[in-house]
Formats: sequence, structure tokens, C-alpha cells
Amino acid sequence: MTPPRGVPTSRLLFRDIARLRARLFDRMLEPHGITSSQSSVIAHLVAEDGLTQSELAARLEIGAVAAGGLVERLETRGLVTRRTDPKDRRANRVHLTDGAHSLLTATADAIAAIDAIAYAGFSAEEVAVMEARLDTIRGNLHAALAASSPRDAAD
Amino acid sequence: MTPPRGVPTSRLLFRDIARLRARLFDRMLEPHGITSSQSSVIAHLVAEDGLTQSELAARLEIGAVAAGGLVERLETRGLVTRRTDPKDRRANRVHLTDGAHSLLTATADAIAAIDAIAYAGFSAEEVAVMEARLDTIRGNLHAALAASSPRDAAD
DNA sequence: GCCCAATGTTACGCCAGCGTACTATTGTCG
DNA sequence: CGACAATAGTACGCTGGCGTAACATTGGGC
Repeated sequence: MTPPRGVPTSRLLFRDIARLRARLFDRMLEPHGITSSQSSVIAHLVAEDGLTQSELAARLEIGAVAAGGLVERLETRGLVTRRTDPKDRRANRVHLTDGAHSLLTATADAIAAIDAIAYAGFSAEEVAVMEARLDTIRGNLHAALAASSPRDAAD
Repeated sequence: MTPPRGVPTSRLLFRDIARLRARLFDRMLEPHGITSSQSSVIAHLVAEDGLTQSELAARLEIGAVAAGGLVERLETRGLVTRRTDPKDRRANRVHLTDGAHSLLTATADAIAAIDAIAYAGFSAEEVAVMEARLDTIRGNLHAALAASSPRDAAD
């Protein structure tokens, strides 16, 4: 009955895990001057360099404004450059710099370390099952949100 | 190999679920002018009225500054009052107002609705198992963070 | 070819975390 | 009893989400 007692509610569980993971990541990569969210941007650019900010926003599932802010901070740190697409002068194409590439192993290591911490005591299969279920949950929530909002009909 | 491809990494899974849950909650309770985080404060005050901001921060596992901000916004909305403790004039004791009490059913409904959406297709037992595992993960991460930081030796 | 809707980006303001530094008060210890 | 450490809050600045509104550019329909 009592909401905040003993076993935390699901909401706090997810909130806390996301927060703790981000804090650990940020602490590990603090010497490199990069944050958790920023590393996600870089990861997507590694997969496909020269994405526009809108494309980044879509892949990260965040708003165009949030994506713009991330890219701007990355640019300030010299990890990314923004060049106007000559074919569509509205668009900013974002490219990784060498500095960003040199961070890749550090970020990969941090992610692996955090997963190892989080999943300590679980078998690989248990983790796989759990991730699959989490992905289902994510899909359930995503669908509900999309259904209740005018945007995002497709997908 | 490709980091952002197909199955999202655990990090994004948790981040997305936490974000989606909060967005759904905020949207549902928008007419009541309350947010997800603010409702957590109220929940803790329902369990124990007159907590100080520091006590609230400890229970919510957020910083004192963040807690102060939440309380201040709740006070602005008239859902909470702050009274200086006469025995310790450093402390602000936070009390719920009638307005806050009248939101309790709405927030409980929203949380139940979100859980129902998130866990659609899962049995109650599967949910229980998963929450237990999530709690373990949360503990793992919490321990790692506490160990790596000078603060928070105790528990 | 022109107007108008759609698209990419930015500006502004809000909420919510983080961290550090500072003030006021309390309490302890010599 | 008086100095000093610990504690409660606040101020300030940063990151990172949200949303809406404005602006430039593009492209489709007529």
C-alpha cells in the first residue's frame, strides 16, 4: 500500500537505474570531457558519419532541440564539426573529428564496465531475456505515447 | 559490432523506459499541474508528513539542491508549505496541503495505468521476477557508485 | 513560375538532475 | 565557554530533456 516503502515502484526502479548508469558513465569519462548523452551522438556518427541534426534526433529519439544542444556542446569541445549541406542549406551535416575517434575505446570500455557492474550475478542468458523484455516494455510505452500524441503516426 | 543497430544497448533501454514513463505520467497529470518527480515528493510526504528537505532528498536519493527545487515548485503551486522547525531553525519542515491530498487518486491511477501499459503481455509473476531483478541491478549500480565516491560510506 | 506547406534549425522558457561554494545554525569538544 | 566541525538550505552554473514559436530553405501543386 504505502507507495514508498520497501520494494520501490517500477517507476523509481527505471528512473534510478537510468540515473545511476549515467552517473557512473559520466564519472568514468569525466577525464575525457564527455558525457553519456554525448557519447550516444558519437556512436551514431560512427555508424554513419555526416548525419543531419534531425536524423540524429530521430535515431536518438529525442527532440530536434535537444539534439542541437548536444551537437553544439560537442562542437565546442572540438569532437564534431557542423557543415551546411550544399544541396539543402537548411541542414547541418555533423562529422566526427579525430578527437572523437580517439575516445571510442574509452567509451566502449566504460559501457562494458557498467554492464558488468549492473549485471553482476546474472547469467548471460538471464541478461538476454531481460533485455528482450525491456525492449518489449520500451515498445509498449512508445506505442502508447505515440497513440496519445498527434505526432509520429509512422513507424 | 555497430553500437546503435537493432537491439538497443542496455543503457538506452533504461534511459528510454525511464523517459517514456515520465513523459506519459506528465502528460496524464498535466491538467493537474504536477510532474512525475513532484508526485514522488508528495508520495513520501503522504507516508510521513513534515519531513525536512534533507530527509526528502535522502529518501528520493537526489541531491539537496534538487530536492529544494522540487519543494519550491510545489510550494509555488500551493501543494506544500514550508515551515521552519522551531527546534532547529536551519531545517524546513515540508507539509502537504489539502490540494495535494486531492491529487492522490489521480496520481495513483496514472501510475497504475502506466504500469499496465508497460507490462502489457506479461504475467504478474513475470513482472514480479523482473522487478526483483531490477532492484538487484539498482543495488549493484548503487554500490559501485558509492564505492567509487568519497561520500556515502554508510547506508 | 508562385504560393504555400513541409522541413531543418535555432531561440526561449520550463523541469530536473549534477556539483561546488557560501550562509546560518547547531552541537561537540577541548 | 568558546572555537570548530557538521548539518540544512540556498545561489550559481552546467547538462539534458520537454514544448512552442520563429526563421530560412526547399519542394510540390496549381
